[in-house]
Order: sequence, then C-alpha cells, then structure tokens
Amino acid sequence: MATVPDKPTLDGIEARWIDQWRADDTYRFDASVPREQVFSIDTPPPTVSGSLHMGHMFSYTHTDIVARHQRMRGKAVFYPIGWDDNGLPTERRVQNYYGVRCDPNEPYIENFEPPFRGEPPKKHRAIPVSRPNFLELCDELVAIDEKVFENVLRRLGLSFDWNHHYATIDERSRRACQRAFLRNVARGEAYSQDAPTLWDIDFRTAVAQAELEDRERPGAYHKIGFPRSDGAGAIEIDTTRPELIAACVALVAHPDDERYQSLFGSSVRTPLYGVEVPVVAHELAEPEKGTGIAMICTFGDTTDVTWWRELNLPMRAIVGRDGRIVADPPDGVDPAAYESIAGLTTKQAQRAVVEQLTESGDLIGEPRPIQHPVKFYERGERPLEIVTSRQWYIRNGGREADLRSALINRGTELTWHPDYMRHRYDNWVEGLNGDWLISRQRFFGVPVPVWYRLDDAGEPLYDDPITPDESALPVDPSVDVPDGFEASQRDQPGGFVADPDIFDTWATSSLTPQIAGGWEEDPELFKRVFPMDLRPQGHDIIRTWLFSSVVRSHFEFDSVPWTNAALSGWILDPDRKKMSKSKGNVVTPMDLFDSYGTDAVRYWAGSARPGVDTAFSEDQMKVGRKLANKILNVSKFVLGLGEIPGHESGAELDDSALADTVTEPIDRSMLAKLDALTTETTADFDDLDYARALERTEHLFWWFCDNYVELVKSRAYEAHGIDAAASARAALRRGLSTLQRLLAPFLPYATEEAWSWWQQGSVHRASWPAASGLDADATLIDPTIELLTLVRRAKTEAKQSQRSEVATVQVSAPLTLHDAIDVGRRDLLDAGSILDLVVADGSDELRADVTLAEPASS
RNA sequence: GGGCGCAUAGCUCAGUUGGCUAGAGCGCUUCCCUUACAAGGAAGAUGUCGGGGGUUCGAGUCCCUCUGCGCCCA
Repeated sequence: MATVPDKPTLDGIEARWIDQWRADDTYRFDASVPREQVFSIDTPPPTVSGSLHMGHMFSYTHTDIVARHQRMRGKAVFYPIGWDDNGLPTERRVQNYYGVRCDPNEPYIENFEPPFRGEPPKKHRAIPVSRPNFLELCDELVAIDEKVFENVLRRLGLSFDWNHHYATIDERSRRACQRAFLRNVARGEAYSQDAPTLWDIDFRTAVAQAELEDRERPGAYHKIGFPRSDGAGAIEIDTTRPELIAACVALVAHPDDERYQSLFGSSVRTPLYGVEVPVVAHELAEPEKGTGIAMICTFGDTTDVTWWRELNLPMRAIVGRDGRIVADPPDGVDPAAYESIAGLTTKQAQRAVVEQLTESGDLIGEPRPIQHPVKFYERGERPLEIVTSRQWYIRNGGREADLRSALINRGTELTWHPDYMRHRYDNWVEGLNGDWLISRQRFFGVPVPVWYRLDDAGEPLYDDPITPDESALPVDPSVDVPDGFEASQRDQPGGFVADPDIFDTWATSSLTPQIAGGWEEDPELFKRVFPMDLRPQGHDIIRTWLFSSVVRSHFEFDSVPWTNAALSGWILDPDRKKMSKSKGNVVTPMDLFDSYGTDAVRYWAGSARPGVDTAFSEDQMKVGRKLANKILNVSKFVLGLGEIPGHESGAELDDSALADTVTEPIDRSMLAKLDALTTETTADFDDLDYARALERTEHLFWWFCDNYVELVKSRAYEAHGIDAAASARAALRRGLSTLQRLLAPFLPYATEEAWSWWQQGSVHRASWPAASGLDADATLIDPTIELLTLVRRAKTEAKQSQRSEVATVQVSAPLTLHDAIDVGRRDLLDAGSILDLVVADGSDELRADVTLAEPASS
C-alpha cells in the first residue's frame, strides 16, 4: 500500500496511471460471464485521417463515464475502439501527403517509393500509381495517424479494451462487410441496377441520398415557349436549366391546375431540337412555381427521376459522367442543333443554348435571377448531376412501404437518449425516396466481392453475378479469380470481369457491432455482446450511421443492433457558435490536458447533459481542476488522521463494523446523506444521466469537505476520547471511500491516485457504493451546520479570523430542533471556537446571536 | 413549407410525475496566509423564470398563442 505524499499534486499522475492501467490491463473485458452480466458499447470509430477535436473529447468522455460506472456496478464492460480509415478522407490525405493519384490501369510496382512523404510542393503534379500501390500507401499513412490518435484517446483516460481493437479496412472488417453483403444479395435485400444516380463529376462517383445536402445557389428562371403540335401557339415554361432542353421528355403540370387541364394528352415540340413531347399531369408539379408547368428532363433533378419513373417516360440523357454534354444526340434530337452543345460543360452549354433561344425568339423576356436550393455531395464543390449507371443498392424502405414501416418499428425498439431524437430517425425513414446506394467508384475501401460473366461479345451479364464462397472472404475481385475460371480469362469474351467498385464507407461502418463483436468469427464472444447495450454517436449521423446499422441488423438478425442510442450534442464556442476550423476557434485537446489536466476537461464534458449542445468553457475546466485537487487534499487529511482505533489493519470498515463503531449521531447523519446520494446517483446512471449524478456528487462532496470535515476535525484528533474519535474516523473514511468511488468515472486520474494511497487495486475495478444500511436521519446534522455557518458569518462580518474565539452563542430555535442541536453541540463548540452556547425556545426559525470574545490585546 | 429543440441571476446551466421564501458554479464584493488545501478558505449581493392567455387551491413546471434563437428534413 502506498503512503500519502506530504504534498499531494496532480502533476505527473496521468502518465503514471496510463502506464499502470496498460500494464495491468485494467479495462480488459471478461468474456467468460453470461450475457446478463455484460455491458457492451458500440463506440464510433474516429476517422484517423482527420483530427481529434473537442467534439470527440466531449462525447467520448460521456460514453467512458457510463462505461466506468457499469464496470463498477459489476458488469463485464465490452468497450472496444476502432479506426475508421476506410474511404474518401483517407484517399485524399494519401494523395496530398505522397503526391500520387490512383490509376487502376497502372501496373503494380514492387517496393514503390512515393515522390514525397508529406508536404509535396504546390506545383507538383500527382503521379499515377496502381491500385495495390495506392492501398499500400493508405496503410502506411493510416498507421502513422493511428498512433497519434491512440495517444490522445489514452490520455483522455478512455477505458477501452484495446485487445478488441479493429479498423474498418482491416481483414476482419472486409470479411464482415463482404459476408453481410453477399447474404443481402442471396436474400434479395441487395441488388444491382442500371438506374439514374446522383453523381459527383469531380469525385467521379455515385452518391447516396444520405450524403446529399441542399445549398442555396443563385440561378435564373428562363421563360421558354414550347410550340404546340396543333399549331395553336406555345406553352410557356420556366426553367433554371435551359441547357437540358435536348433532354426534355415531357411537360408536366398539376392534375388540378385549371390552366392546363385541356392540354393534358396533347403534345408540344422542344425549341431548337424539334422533339415532340407529351404534356402530362402529376401532383408533384407545383402550380405556384414559375408558370405552373415544367419541363421534365432526363435528368435535371430528383423530381425528374420520380416523374420519369412513375410516368414511364423515355430516356434522353445528355450529361455524361464528366459533367459534359455527351457527343451523340439522343434519338429524335436534331443532330445539327445538338452539335453546337456536344462536349461542352453544362455551364458552357447553358450560355450557348440561351444565345440560340434568344436568336430563335423562343426565350421570352430576360432571365430572372433567383436563389434556389441545389443538391450537392456533402464533400463536393459542384452541383450533382444525375447520370445513368449500374450500381448496387441495399433495400432500406425507400421503395417499399412494408420495409419502411418495419424499420420505423425498429426505431421504437430503441431507447433514445434524449428521447426526442427518435423523431430525427422517423422523419428520415419516412422521407426516403429510394434504396441505399452502396457502390462507390473509388479505390480505398472494401471491394464489391462480385464478378460478371462476359458473353461472346465481351459484354458483362449483370443479371447473374458470380459470388465467392464465404470461406474465401475477403476477396479482391480485381486480383482474385472466381471458381471455375482461369486468370487468363479475365476481361476476355466468354470469360469474366471484376466489379470495379468498392463499398460506401457506411456499408462497412454500419456493421461495427458485428465487426467488433466477432460476428461469425468468435461465436462465444458474439452471443455475449450482441445486440449491444449502447450506441453513442452524434445526432448529425442518425440518418447515416445509426439508420444504416439498424438496416443491416434488421436483415441479418431480425433485431436492433443495440438497445440504447445516446446522441451527443455539439460543442459551441463561448459565443455559442459551432466550433469550426475556419473560424479559428478550435482548441486542441492535448493543450487543454496540459494546462488544466485531463480530469478537468472530463469534468467539463461530464457536466453536460446528454444530447445538449454545450458551450466550450475553460472556466468549467478550472472548476474541474479545483475539484480534482480537492480530492487529493481531503484524502490526505482524512487519511492523515490515522487509522480507526481498534481497526488498525484495514482501510475502512465493512457495514457491520461500521454500524458498531460509528456511534455519534452526527456521523451517522452524514452517512445517511451518503446513502441517499448513492441511491440517487445510481438511478441517474440507470437513466444515462451522468451529468445529474456528477452534480449531486459534487455538491455533497463540497459539503463533506467544507462542513462535515470541519465540524468533526477536533473529535477525530481525539479531543473527546478514543471512541468518539473512532466514530469520526470510521465515518470519514467511509465518506472518503464512497465519494472517491462516486467521482471515479468522472475524474479517473485524481480518484485513482487518492485511492492508491490507502486501498487495494484500482478504484475503477472497485464496486460502486451501496447504501450502508445504517438507519439514520440525514437531516439531523443540518441545524448544527447551519449554526456553524452563522458563527462563521459573524466572524466574517466582524472582519475577524475564523480562528478567533466566540464568547457566547445565543441560539433561538423551535423545540423540534433542540435535540439535533444538542447532538452537535460538542463538535460545534470545537469547530467554532465557541466558549458558551445557550439554546432557548424560539419561534419558527433557527437564529443565533453571536458574541465574539475580545481579541487578545497584544 | 414540415419536424424537433431551446429561452431561468452579468455568464454557463440545474430545477425528474405541478407543491413551502426559484438553485449551483463562474464572475463580482468583503474578510481570513487556520498545520489537508492560497491554483486555498469563510461570507455576501444579484431574478417581471422570453411576452400574453388558460387549467388549478397552487404553474418555472401542464395547455393554447405570440416573439426570438438553433438544428434536422424538403
């Protein structure tokens, strides 16, 4: 057992305990216990190519507080952490760090040396490298980033079990991702389709609905006349995308719109290109927008896709994957007119078309500038186009009402913290308008594990994909050869071709409970941890991570992936603005750990209620540091009083010895307060309301230090005999032990340090306090403390030292309080340096008339 | 436009199913170098609980409405 240091300090304790916890494997998951004794957590794996910011510190701390509490409650806590290194952010970082770009047509080079390792000069042009070489560089860079991340997370004191660590690109994750996908395919839950797809022309990849965002952009309504086929004048439409007239397949108005009713069924001719298109009715047409009648193109926006699909319209696609107008005109479009826009970007094409319309007189009036929402890829910089391409999808209820309601029901099986967050989920699922697009035309990710047969003409037969056996997973179809084929048949007529795509990162990270839990890899583990107890995450990714995880679990296990979802709030800067790099108001976690101590930063985070946006506050961290310091100091004091007479061998007493030794009603009253606190905070934690537990504990802790300890100090020093001292010391030690344990989840370093001075083992493996079972009145001590405060006030008002003597205290109190005052009398006289205390009957409240002794003349 | 949330002391926030004179910390003021703690301690002042209406014996809390701010989705 370590001894109490002369001068307790927080300096240096973090490094010491980080090492100790690692050496002792303090947070190891005990995989031998039954499911009921397990608490499992599906932690968000951070994107290692990014940076860890205060938002991470904030929400990881919340989860860790809950994990530490559950561990002390006797649960085997399954608390793994992973790295999300899969995907676009890593790709970009690798390109920028090494000065390379991936080109799948390049040959693999053994022992490839990249031109740079960090900071390529601005004018450097990225050199093309093969996909395997590119992936090697991804692995190399990710390993560096991961080390940095691990150091920050360990410093934050997160009680992960690093033995269960995973990465979303590692072999286990690739296997789980491919296995889950193949099972989805086998059950018909995943399918590929040639269909209109939102497409980012810069990233050259398809984008899912969940990755979209609307941005307000300037545009202009162009009023254009479409001549009626019957020759009776022209129909005027308003469009923001005149360059797509060549892609027009119909005009549409609302079925109830009086103005156009007579026209439904008739046809018009597109200006410039002379294509005959029908006038149709659909309730998505908005009568108030523009002229109330719109042109349907293939495709200008997502509504076009809906119209095209529901009205069975023909396809006249003119925008290619590079964002340019394709070379050949669609059927029926006048080639001569089309030629002038072929190959142009959509922007250039718009200018050209407007010019031509002006010349032909089909443009009516001047374009009218407007602001309107335009769909962007959340990481993209140019508006999305819609192109037709073959992609893989997982059903998510966006096209089937039954599945949609089944998934909404899954949401009701979850307990949400806070509860109102469930609306985000419901709204999202109800608003889906298509299945989940999971294939991406990128490089660093899990490959789609599929090949296609090639017919004699070398065309892929998409309807009957070749899939690998599960035992062969993970596979890379661009390297591996499907059963029954030879490598030489790759890309040959009659042979096979690999699916070139990878999965959306969410297709992998939606499986984190499965990956971390050892699905199909460690069945003993998996049955103990899945479905997990808790999924903590940000509310901004309910539509992505949370929802996609629910979808995967629904299909594979017919269950939710976890029973509780905790949504953390944002960090706001002190001006209540969201923190962001561009504002320059970002503070790095390590600097804060260094200046205030990790416990102080955790205290700030732990003070925030679940789901509530919280202001970044260094003031709160100062308070946290004070608290951590106080834990050390009060521990030193209590332990410095000496052992409990008659019980010199142990650190503290068990409940039965405690009941015998703590004979003073004042002491029992304090313990009754602790019992109440213990019961309340336990209930708070059951509700995941750690912040409330902290607030209560902190409050009683300061009361304990400022009032109780001061009150019984003399008696504990044996001013009134050995039994009275034993009562005080036993109560003080029990109080200290209880408060150290209640604070341990929040301030793991300071509590562990103080605990180590007198207890065996880690406080983080100690049991959560339970009520002592003493039958005592928690309020008995209150009048005595109140009188102590009145005495202190008198001294302060007289500008005297608190140590100065009091000649008399004339107490006036209702009869009901007299016993309580009597019980505390002896301690009060000592604590207040009071010579005489007289109690008289008073009316309704406690009063004290304090007469200070004459200061000794010197 | 639809959904959700927030509004309480100068600041940051508690206030759980309605229940005594509405709480905490920071900040501010005054005092005290007390042998656990001066990066400390003792004490003090501070409120139209956003506005209006309603239910009730009683409303910060429940209902309606208005205003302002924020988030999500169209």
